Amino acid sequence: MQKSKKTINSAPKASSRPRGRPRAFDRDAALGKATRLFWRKGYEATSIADLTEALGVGAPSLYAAFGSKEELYAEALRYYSANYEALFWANFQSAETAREAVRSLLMDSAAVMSGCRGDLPNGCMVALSSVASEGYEQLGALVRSARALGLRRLKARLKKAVAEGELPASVDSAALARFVQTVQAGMSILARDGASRSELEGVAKTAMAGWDALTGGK
Amino acid sequence: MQKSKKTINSAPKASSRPRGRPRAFDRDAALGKATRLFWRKGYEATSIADLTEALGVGAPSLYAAFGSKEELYAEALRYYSANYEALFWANFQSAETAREAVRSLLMDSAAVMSGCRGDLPNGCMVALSSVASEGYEQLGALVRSARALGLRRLKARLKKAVAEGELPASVDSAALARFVQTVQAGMSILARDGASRSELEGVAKTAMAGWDALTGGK
DNA sequence: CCCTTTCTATATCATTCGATACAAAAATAG
DNA sequence: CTATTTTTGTATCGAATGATATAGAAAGGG
Repeated sequence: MQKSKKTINSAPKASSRPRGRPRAFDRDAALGKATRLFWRKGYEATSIADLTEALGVGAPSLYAAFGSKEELYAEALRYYSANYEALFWANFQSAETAREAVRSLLMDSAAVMSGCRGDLPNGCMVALSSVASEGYEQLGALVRSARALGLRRLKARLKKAVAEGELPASVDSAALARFVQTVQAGMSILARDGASRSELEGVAKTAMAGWDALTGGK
Repeated sequence: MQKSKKTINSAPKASSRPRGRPRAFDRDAALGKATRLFWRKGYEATSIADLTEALGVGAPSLYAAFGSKEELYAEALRYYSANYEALFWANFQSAETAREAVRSLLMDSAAVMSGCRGDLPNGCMVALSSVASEGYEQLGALVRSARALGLRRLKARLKKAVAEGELPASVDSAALARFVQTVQAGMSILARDGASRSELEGVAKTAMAGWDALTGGK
């Protein structure tokens, strides 16, 4: 019984072109470029002029598409999580043991952070973001919650390992998770200073030695 | 018998007051305030207006005393090294064994970074500084060299321990030093997110477990 | 065809940025 | 005292910042 404007069988084509002049740029590609620029330079140091130049998009188009610089950064954080975080976490998620999961996380982090997976900026965008210290409260909360998510992932995996008997019940999974988070965060800083993949992998291996000592494993 | 304003034998006091109008503020105290402000907010996010307000000094006086914002930041880094780095490294330097030195460094770092030593900003100013990523090449080089100094200290101490037989010759002192540096750097990021002293100390203890595993110590 | 809608390009806007010009103020030198 | 030197406070400067007003261009609807 539907009627009116939206016709009965009007193709519910989800992507039927909207009314006005079509956008002249690929929004998602532009968001990707903005993400990598923020990732490399940080929030404050990246100006709208930097963005319009790198994205090849005029300022009014950028504002029409993304709202404001803060909103764009927030969306860039989401883009980062959706498109790049798997580089760090994919093998963590699929690993059979907690030990292998953590080892994969740190070794993959070493590879990605040192720029061995394409031409991505060094380090982790979330770990290196310092908006929290710069008076952008909303963005700061966003970044902190992204960091907290990583910690939760680690904690959950360790607790599961304890429950399954892989790790002894004496293991403080929260403390161990914080340790792994600390090593991964620190690797971002070393990566920014130009640490090589093998140097970062050395850090990862040393950390795993600590893991073994604390968990009685290996 | 002395008389008159400036007598014949007027002490050649090294710090005899210079000619013109005396400065109305304590330069060193102002530098300290500037250091803690940069420490807390970072270079870009700290504006000249922020500085003049926090220091209680007019902009012309600030420029007359420190030259420029970049020069002030460079001097703040030196002030930080001279006045605060000992909080992290004092017990490292005086420790009798390399193990105790590293343990002290990480435990003291946990205490200082979490704000348990006065009202200092959380984390390490050098580790958190991101001027290197923000297009200030000279400041970036300065910060990188400050980080490299910490790594050199660690490496030197470990090599000495190997030479003295405290650590087996099989220990890769460079890799172990980078691991410790990574943990300390990562603790700065956790401290910025509000990690407590005991949480950071837990990280330090876990790291020391790794140390023991790698060096056959304990 | 014209109308509506949406986006693009130019040309800014007001504010903040780092940094100074200027004259009055405060000290010493003679 | 006057002359000199240096700092201080006010009042900016030019440039860069984040963000828009406006007019025209490019599409679909009827």
